[in-house]
Amino acid sequence: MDLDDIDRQIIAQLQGDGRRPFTQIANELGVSEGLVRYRVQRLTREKVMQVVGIADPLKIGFDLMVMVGIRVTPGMVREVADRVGKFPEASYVASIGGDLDLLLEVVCRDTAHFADLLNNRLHHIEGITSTQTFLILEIHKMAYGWGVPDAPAGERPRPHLPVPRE
Amino acid sequence: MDLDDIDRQIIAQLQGDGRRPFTQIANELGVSEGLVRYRVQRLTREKVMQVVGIADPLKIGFDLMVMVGIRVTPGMVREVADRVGKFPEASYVASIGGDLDLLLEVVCRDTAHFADLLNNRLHHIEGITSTQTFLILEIHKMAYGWGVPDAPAGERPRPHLPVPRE
DNA sequence: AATGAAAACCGAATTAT
DNA sequence: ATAATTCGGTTTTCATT
Repeated sequence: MDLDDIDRQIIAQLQGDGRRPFTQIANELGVSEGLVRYRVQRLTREKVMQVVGIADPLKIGFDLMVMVGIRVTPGMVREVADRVGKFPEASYVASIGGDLDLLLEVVCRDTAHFADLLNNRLHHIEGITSTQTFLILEIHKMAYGWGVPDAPAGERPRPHLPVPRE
Repeated sequence: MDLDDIDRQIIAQLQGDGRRPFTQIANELGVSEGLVRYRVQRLTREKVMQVVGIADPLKIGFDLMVMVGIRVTPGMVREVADRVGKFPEASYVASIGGDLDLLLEVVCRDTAHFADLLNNRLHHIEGITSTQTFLILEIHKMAYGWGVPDAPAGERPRPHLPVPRE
C-alpha cells in the first residue's frame, strides 16, 4: 500500500499521542475530520499502523526480561520462529542473519518462570541446536514507532522521529 | 506505583485497542467512565502505560533493520547507552548481561543509511570496543504490550496476553 | 466532503473513603 | 487528602448522503 503525505503526517501525530482527536489532526493538516478518520481506518486495516496501549513490563509485575539468541538447524528457522512466537511470554521474535538465527525476547514474572520456559518449553522445540541467554538489565530506549522516512526529493524532509520511551 | 485489578484490566483492554472508548471499558468493568479516565491519566502520568500509534517500519519506507550487539569498556555502559539512544534511528536500546553489553536495534532507509550510521556515528562513540551486526530478516512477532501478570493467589488468574503483531 | 444524530469526552462540583 | 461518582456542556465519532 502506498502512503501519501497525509498518511505520513497522521502516523507521525499518532506516534506522539495515540488518542489525539481526529479533529485536531485534521486542523493541523488542513483537511476534514472525515478524511483523517478514513485514513486511520485504512492504515489500520492494511496493518500499516495500529494504535495500542503499551505498558512497561517492569512496572506491571514482570521482573525478568531476557533476550535469547537461538541457533537453528538450517531450513527450520521459520518453523521455530512460529513455535516460539506462540509463547505468551514472547514479546519479540525476529530471524536474523549473522552468528545467530533467531532473537527471542521474553518477559517473565521471575527466575522460576523463565527457568520453566527455557527448560520445559524452549529446549523441547525441534530444530533448536543452541541457545544463549542475555539477561536484560535495563531498557534504555524503546521506540514504539519508527518515524516517517524522508519525503520524495523536492519536498521538505520530515523528521525521522521515533517516539522515545519517555 | 501499585496497580489494582482495575488498572490491570484497563491496560489489558487498551493493549487490544488503544482508542477503545472509556465508556465501553467502564461498562465492561462495571465502573464509571470518570474512573477509567482518571486511571488512564494516572497510568500515563506515572509512565506505567502509554497509548501510541505504531507503524510497521517495513511498510512505511524503511527497508533495513539491524540489531547491533555492542561491547563496551567496563563502567561506560550507561553512558554509551545514552549516546546511542539519541540516534533517531534507534528503536531499541538495552543493556544486557552476557557475552555482549548492549543491544541496539536501528531502523534505516537503506544500506547506505546504515553504513553512515555505523561508520560515521556509532564507531566514533567512546567506550565502544566492538560491534557485531545482525541483519534482521523478518520480524515474526512484536508484542507492543506485555500482558498483565497473574493476580495474587486466591483470585482468578488473568491472561498473560501480549498483543501479537497481527 | 458535508451533515446531523448519537455517543463519548471533559471539567467541575460532590460525595465517599 | 485521595479516590470515585455524577452531571452538564462540548467535542468527537459514525452513518448517510
